[in-house]
Amino acid sequence: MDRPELGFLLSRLMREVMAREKPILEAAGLEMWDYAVLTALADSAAPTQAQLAATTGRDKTRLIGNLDRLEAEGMVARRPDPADRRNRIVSLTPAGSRVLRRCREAIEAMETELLADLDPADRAGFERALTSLAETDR
Amino acid sequence: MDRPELGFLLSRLMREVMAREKPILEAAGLEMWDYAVLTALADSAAPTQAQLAATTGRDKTRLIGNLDRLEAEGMVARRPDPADRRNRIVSLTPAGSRVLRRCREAIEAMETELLADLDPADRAGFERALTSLAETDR
DNA sequence: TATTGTTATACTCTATAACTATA
DNA sequence: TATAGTTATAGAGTATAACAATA
Repeated sequence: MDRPELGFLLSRLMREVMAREKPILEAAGLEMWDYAVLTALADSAAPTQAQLAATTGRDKTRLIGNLDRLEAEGMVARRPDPADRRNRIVSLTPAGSRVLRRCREAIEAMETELLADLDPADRAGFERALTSLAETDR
Repeated sequence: MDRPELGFLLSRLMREVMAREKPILEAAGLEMWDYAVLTALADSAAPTQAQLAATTGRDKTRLIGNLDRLEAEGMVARRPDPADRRNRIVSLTPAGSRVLRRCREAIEAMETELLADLDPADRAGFERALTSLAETDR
């Protein structure tokens, strides 16, 4: 194998992807982590804050600031869990869903453009390999 | 296309790669950025600190702490540029080269294992696509 | 006593602006 | 004056521990 190291290549690509996402999220008034939280909320139904922290990989104490802001802007709602009032159930509001959908579309378009110049077979292999490598449980 | 977003996949994989590199670098007494600096020094000959900062993507003011430590441990040397004494030329010492080589071998082995389960065609496409996408000038 | 969410504190990392020595 | 390297300062991000409410 004769290529730069994975860490080097990944960090460069990560920087590029983040640079392209930044204006999209800024236009929606979101920070990077806000977006990760909204995405997780769309995928899993009615998680507690602890579950949300686990799925996003964010520390539970740092998650709080994001939720405070998102709640203040009406994108998420927190309500106590009737079954265990220590928990707070987080959910997307309709406004949050709209913002999330707009960002997703813009980001998908950005990704399509980013990958456009690749050889189609390489691109397919890249996506399959990346998906496999990013599996949580290893 | 039906997969999670690039940013999500890349950050997960990045976290996994860093977790696997950490013990290797710790055993060599290196921080992540130290290793990036040593790698850059092996590739490009006798850069000034400003050039080194540019190639590694690290801010010149933050680079200084790494160089101070690496120099104190005898892995790099700084000498004034005779042609322009404002510059300081950074170079690998033999000890630095040895540490770097050991880390490189261990990291290459780690990467081989990380990618071992992939379909060979996907793996080749992944490496080609990633190399292409990580090009600096875009 | 243990757990969820929260707050407080200290620590690290980063960004920015000065400062020095050379040019 | 402009630049390379350095230092200093303030801000953001992070980790850790304590705290209140509930189980």
